Amino acid sequence: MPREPEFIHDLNDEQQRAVRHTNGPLLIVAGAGSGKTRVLTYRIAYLIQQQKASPNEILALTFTNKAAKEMKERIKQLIGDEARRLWMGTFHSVFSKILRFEAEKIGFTSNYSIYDTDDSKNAIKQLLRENNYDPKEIRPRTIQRLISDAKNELIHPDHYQEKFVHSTLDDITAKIYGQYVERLKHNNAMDFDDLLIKPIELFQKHEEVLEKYQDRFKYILIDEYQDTNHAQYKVTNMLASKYQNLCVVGDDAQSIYSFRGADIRNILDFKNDYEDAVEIPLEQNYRSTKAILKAADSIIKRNKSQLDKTLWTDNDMGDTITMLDNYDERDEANRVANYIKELKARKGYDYNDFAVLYRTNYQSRVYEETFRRKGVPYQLVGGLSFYQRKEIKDILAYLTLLINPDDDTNLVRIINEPSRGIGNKSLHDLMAQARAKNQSLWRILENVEAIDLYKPAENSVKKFVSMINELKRDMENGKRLVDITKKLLEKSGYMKALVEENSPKSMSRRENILELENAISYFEKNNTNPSLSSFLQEISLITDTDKYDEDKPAVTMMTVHAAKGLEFPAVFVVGLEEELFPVGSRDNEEVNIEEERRLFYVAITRAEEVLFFSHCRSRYKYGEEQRKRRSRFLDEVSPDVVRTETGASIKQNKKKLGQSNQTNHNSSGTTIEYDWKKPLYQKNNRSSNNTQIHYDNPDEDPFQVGAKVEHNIFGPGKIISRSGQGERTKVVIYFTERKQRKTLMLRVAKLRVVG
DNA sequence: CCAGCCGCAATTTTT
DNA sequence: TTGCGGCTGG
Repeated sequence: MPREPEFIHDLNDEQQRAVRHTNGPLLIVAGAGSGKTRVLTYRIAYLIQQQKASPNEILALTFTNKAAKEMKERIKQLIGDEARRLWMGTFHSVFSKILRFEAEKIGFTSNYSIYDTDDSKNAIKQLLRENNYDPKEIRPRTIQRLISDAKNELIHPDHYQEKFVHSTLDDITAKIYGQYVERLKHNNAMDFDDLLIKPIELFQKHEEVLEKYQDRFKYILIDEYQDTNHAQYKVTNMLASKYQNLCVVGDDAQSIYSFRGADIRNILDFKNDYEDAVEIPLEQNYRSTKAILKAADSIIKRNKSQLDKTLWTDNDMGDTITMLDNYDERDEANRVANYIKELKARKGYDYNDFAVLYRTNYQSRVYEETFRRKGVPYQLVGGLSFYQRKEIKDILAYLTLLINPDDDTNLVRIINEPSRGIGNKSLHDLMAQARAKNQSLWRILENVEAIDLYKPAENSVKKFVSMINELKRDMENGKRLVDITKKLLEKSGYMKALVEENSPKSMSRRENILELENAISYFEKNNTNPSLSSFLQEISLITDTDKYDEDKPAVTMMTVHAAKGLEFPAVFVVGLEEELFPVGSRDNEEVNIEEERRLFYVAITRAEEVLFFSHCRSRYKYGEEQRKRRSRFLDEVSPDVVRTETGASIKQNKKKLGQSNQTNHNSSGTTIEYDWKKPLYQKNNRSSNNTQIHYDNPDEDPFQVGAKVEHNIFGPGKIISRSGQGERTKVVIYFTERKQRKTLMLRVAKLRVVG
């Protein structure tokens, strides 16, 4: 056996133990910031260096492409270029590759389509209609959720009904589930869940295939094991059952994906599932200050079921956490922006040292506006991803059609996009034919003469078919993908329609399409064998989170979910209000408060040095102002490491909370100037019919620089400066009694001129 | 067939 | 507030 590599001494004792344990199942319980990625990469490098396995005999599964890419990069640094041969990627991408090799064995072709959540929702909606259910009453999303849950639990459609108590919804789901599975097979398509459960089906039906992969993967490693669902558990369990060299890394305290079927029991029960399993805890945190860690610990210990472990750190105590008490979300965004600028100046941080973390994507909007206005560079991660945009999905649907013509869902998507005279009625007729003959829609189109169709539509269909066929020929002749795409954009009239529309929206769509073309060229340049099929499969599994660039000089804005696995010197956790973080219950479903708490724990532990909590007293929802109570989590967190902006203990604030009036709020916000926002005053304005707005002639406007004014709440003051036009006019006032500057919107502040 | 208008529901979190 | 789906008139 080769001598141990030098690099092992980079690790602490626990970490070394985890790396050296090469035989049999291993559970690494890795607390936040304890260097688990390091352990995983070193372990892989060690296995190779010790000749336990060659790179292509190691399977490492992660939850994001980015994590996989990063790990590969780091292993490369340890062992060199060989690292390329590792089987490393997300569950979905690794198994989609395996399925591409083995698809025929389970009745698909290697060119199968991958349906994202939208595609599969559309398919379900279509099926609901076919079964005479109104998608407005029976929400496709609900059915989709139930089907997805069933799939991840490995419940076959035939057994769905047995499993559940009878209710209308369950009956409908049972019916649709079966049809949905058939429809996808018919379309030669798999959804995200299928990418996990089809391999199981494959392995069960074909023992020899299972053995092949069991022998191939001598070592299996799984990152973020706490977030695996039953299907993922099962498939890796099958693969590992021969050699039992399964190493899982996870932290039950960071399990935040139960809505996706993640089962925390997978990690809690690991030692029962694998009798010889060795458990190694990693408890030293290298990331955060003591204050941050204390806050995190005070939160997580409120949860009942956790594996026993105590995080500790050698790092400094650090600053206390600051809690921002804001009026509304614009106020909040303003202050966050101001603090970012201030910290940047005072502590020498760069923009990319900051992250703004929130519970839901829609919260990003105000931040985008505010940061843009204030000139704070940012990068937004998540939300609607590039590949989910309509124009991108359309083009990809065209491309998909070239290799998987039987995919009705993608065909329907673009058959009349841009409109070419094949309207609803005609499409309906065509689909009825397809169903009657049990053929794909494409086959019907190819033989459109055979059916009785509205003539103009029939001609359009013929043109459409010949266009697709021509592109197909191009592809078979080995024409470059970019060129095929360009031709497609032209021949289909897609570009023309966008050019003619000539709106800001269509402009941005054209830009996106251009970006897609770039992505395609890039793919062609960087792959030895760039097929359309592999391109489509690869990109359908790319997420926006993967695009996060830590070196971009910009503040990162993302959901807490997306931030998992990342770290930042300074973090703002915003929107800490009841019904937001923790989220509000939806319909009849109960909120899993322990999971919300773990989510908050994840948020806190992203921070290295500086941490802010922030909540608003009111917030806009659906264009309406809502009063908000601050999050219970703020009352759970250890009070001795959190301070308000003025340095007061946050417990004091709790008393004030009940009074919910403006004055208290203002008195706490002394250090930072910010735009005072309208909502509360707007109401007053309306009712009191205040006339201080709209002065067309500046001479009539008494609120000029230098004027002495009085404010209902802040008392007497003097206007120092003035900015903005008309309704948006703002004034900076120095309030003499309070010795404080404020920026106010003239339109909404109730000001009187004095003297 | 299709563009344009109106009314109403929607916001968890992601591969 | 936005965005989708349904209805209507050309």
